[in-house]
Order: sequence, then C-alpha cells, then structure tokens
Amino acid sequence: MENSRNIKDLLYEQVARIGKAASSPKRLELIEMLCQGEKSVETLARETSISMKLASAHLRELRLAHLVETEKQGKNVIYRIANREVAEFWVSIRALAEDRLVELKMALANLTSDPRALTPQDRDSLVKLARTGDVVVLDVRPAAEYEAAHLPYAQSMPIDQLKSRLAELPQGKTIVAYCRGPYCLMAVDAVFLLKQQGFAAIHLPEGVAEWGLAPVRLE
Amino acid sequence: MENSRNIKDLLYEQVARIGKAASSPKRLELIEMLCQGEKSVETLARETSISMKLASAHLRELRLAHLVETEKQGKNVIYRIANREVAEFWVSIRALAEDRLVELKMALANLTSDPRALTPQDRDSLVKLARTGDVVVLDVRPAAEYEAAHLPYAQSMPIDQLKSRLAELPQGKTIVAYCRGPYCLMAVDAVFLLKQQGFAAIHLPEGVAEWGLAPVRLE
DNA sequence: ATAACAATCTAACGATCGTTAGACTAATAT
DNA sequence: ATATTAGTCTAACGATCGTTAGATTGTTAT
Repeated sequence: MENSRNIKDLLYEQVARIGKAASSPKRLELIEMLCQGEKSVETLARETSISMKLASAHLRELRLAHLVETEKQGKNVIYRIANREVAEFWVSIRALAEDRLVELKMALANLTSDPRALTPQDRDSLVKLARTGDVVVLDVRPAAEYEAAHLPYAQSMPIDQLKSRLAELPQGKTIVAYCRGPYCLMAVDAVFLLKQQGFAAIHLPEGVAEWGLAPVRLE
Repeated sequence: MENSRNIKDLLYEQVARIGKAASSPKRLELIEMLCQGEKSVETLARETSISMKLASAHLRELRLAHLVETEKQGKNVIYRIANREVAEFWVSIRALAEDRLVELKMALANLTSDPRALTPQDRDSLVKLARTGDVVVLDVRPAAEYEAAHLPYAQSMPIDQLKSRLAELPQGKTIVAYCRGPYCLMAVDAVFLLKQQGFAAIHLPEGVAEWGLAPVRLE
C-alpha cells in the first residue's frame, strides 16, 4: 500500500536529519570541540576559526537536530553535547571516513607516522604504565577541557604553557602527549617541542571522545 | 599557524563527505536495501519507489563516497555495500536518530508496540530457541535476500508467498517474523496475517544489518 | 540611563542539491 | 542490422544551504 511508503519516507527523513547535521565540516568540528567539554559560542567560534555569527548558525542546526543543548550563563550561552551517544557517533562516522576515503587516509599518513588507533589492550597497558608512573600521560589541551574530562592518570599541561613548565617533567621517563583527537594537532606540536628538548615523547592521536569519556558539567 | 587550519579543514571536509552521503532519506534507504544483499539499479529503484534515473544519481553519490561498489553483470549493474563497516554505520546513525529525535521515537511507537531492540542476551536466547525448534524464525524478505544473509536457523518464506504456504508452519509453536529492519514493514504485515490465521506470531524489528551479518556475493 | 558585549534573528547572495527529461552508451535479443 | 533493455551523462528547474551583513534582544558594567 502507498500508506506504508509514506511511513517509510517519514522514518528515513528523520534519520537524514542526523546525516544533514553531519554533512558540514564546520559542524563536525564544532561537535568535536564540544566532545572536549561545554563551551560558549565565542570560544567555539575562536577555536574553529569562524565568525560568531556563522558559529551561531551552525550551532542552531545542531540544536534543531537535538545533538547539542544550551544553557544561558550571564551574557554567554553555553553549548554542550546532548549525551554520550553523540560523541560515539562522531567517533563512528570518522572511523568510517578513515576506512573508506583514501584521500583522508593519505592525509593522515602524511601528517604523522604515529600509530592510528590503540586497541583496548593497548589502552589498558597505557593506563597501567601511567598509574605506576612509568610513563607520563600529558594532556596539552586548555585547562578547562582537562577539568571537563581527561584520560586516566593524565597530567594537565596546556600547549602554551609547555615551554615554561618543562622543569616539572621527569627526565628519564617516556612522555605520552594527547589532545582533542587525531585531527587536533596540539599534541603533534607538543611532541616536536619535547623531542627538541631531549625528552622521549610519543604522540597519542586519541582524545576523551575516543576513550568513551563524556565531559562533565562545570560550574 | 594558518597551515594547520588548512590541514584541519581538509580532514573535516573528508568526514563531511560521509555525512553528506547520509543526508538524503533515499540514499539511506538505498544503503539499507544494500545491507540485505547486492542488487541491480532496477531492483533498488523499484524497492525504494523511485525512478531508475534518480536511483542511479543517488547511487553515484554513494559510489563517490566509496560506500558502495559496482560490478557489471550482462546488461545489469550490480551494486553492493563496500564492506561491513558501512552496514554498521547505518545501524549506528539510525540508533542516534532514534535516541535524539522525539518525532522518530513517536512515529515508531505508533507503528507497533513491539520491543524496539534485542539485547545480546535476547539474541542468544532466540538463537537457542530457534535451534531446538521451540520457535520458528521466519524470514519474510524476497528469497534472494535470504540467500545473501539471514538470521541463524531462520526459514525463508517471502511475504507474498506466506498466505499460500501456511500449511508448512507448525500450529503450536511461536513464530518470530523479521524482514529488513525496523523501518521495513513486511514483518508487521506478516504477523498481522499469521495472527489472523490463528498462529502465535511475534514481530522482530531487526534484520541482518542489526545482527552484524554481512551479505555474501551471489553468482 | 547609557554603553559594551554575547548571541540570535532576518534578509540576501551565490553555490550546491534533488529531481526530472532527453540524449547517449553498452549489452542482449531478434 | 535493428530493436530492446539497463544504466549513465548532461542540462535544467526550483529548493535548500553556507555565508555574510545589519538590525535586534538580553545581560552586564558604568
């Protein structure tokens, strides 16, 4: 019957709303930013290198797709990801893109020769090494993002403070630096700087979203 | 530096290609159809109620995003899903849509009061019951799709043959009918018919994609 | 009250997308 | 060789989208 066709059209149309939200590069970047923690429109615009007007327009789309939520705080509007499932979706669509699109695979290979992703076992080992203090896990994102969520036993040292705080780091140990994820290049820069200064540094191209850690609300 | 901005733009743009492919209702429906097994453009157009020209145009987009592959067979072009990851993505974006979009949740609730999804344990139990023959798992999709992939111990009985083949079904046992997935209504119709005929029938709103079963190539 | 600021809303532009029709290509059938 | 069938390519239409500018709404500071 033609009725069931109408029902089907309606169902697929709804799912397509999510696809549409994920069809713009800037909206994806905004989602990744929000996976790091809640942020104001101003901050989001600055971090993604777009105007506040454009950021507001894109965030509106994400809000209409119920992927993000807002809260007014003084004269700022704070955006946050709706729930953990949104972060999982971001990781999942990115994984499919890296699996299917050769252009993306090559761009990432050019970027860094680091291992692309850790297996769950790798992660367990890393956590164990970090707990015992055999390696130092360094979170080089802004402090607020570290507060919202960070990898187990990680230490906060924002990239712009790194140079002046090198003395806090132990000389003999391996340093594992991470940031917002594989498309964020702060940890790449950090490793470059650390190696220059004689440290044994490794780049971990993952972040809290990849580890399934949802950011907490901050006051 | 502005250079890292260019790199980032490039990376997010690639991921957005996948989002763009998933931003059209018809393309999503085509993906779901292909999750059932490989099909010609003609078949895909008929099953999704669109013209062959439009189907060809949409399939082209999916091909450019490397989500589907083609093979020429005589004067037909056979489309198939690129790999299992694509099917997983379809299940994942649909899950997010059902989680976030109230409209979708309500539409599905109106459609049927059946349980929405089975837990892994539920699936194990069902397989066990099907193996021992305590329930009959009925695949009401076209026979070719059953051939390409089907749930464990399922029996093929296409919806259009169901009425004439009722004698093949045991009277006392519970019959679990499934089709292409929660947005496909063939199993709903089948259960309606079976109940009318005095059978104890249940609708399973899942399909091979939800069970992580990749369709095999047919000759 | 007035000014400054954060953010949204409205309107507008060019670019892209969904859809359809018509010409075209390649494979099969007569 | 001609006709038929399956599918793609091109061009074109209106609709939607991304982006920017200008006006507007709240909120805070003076």
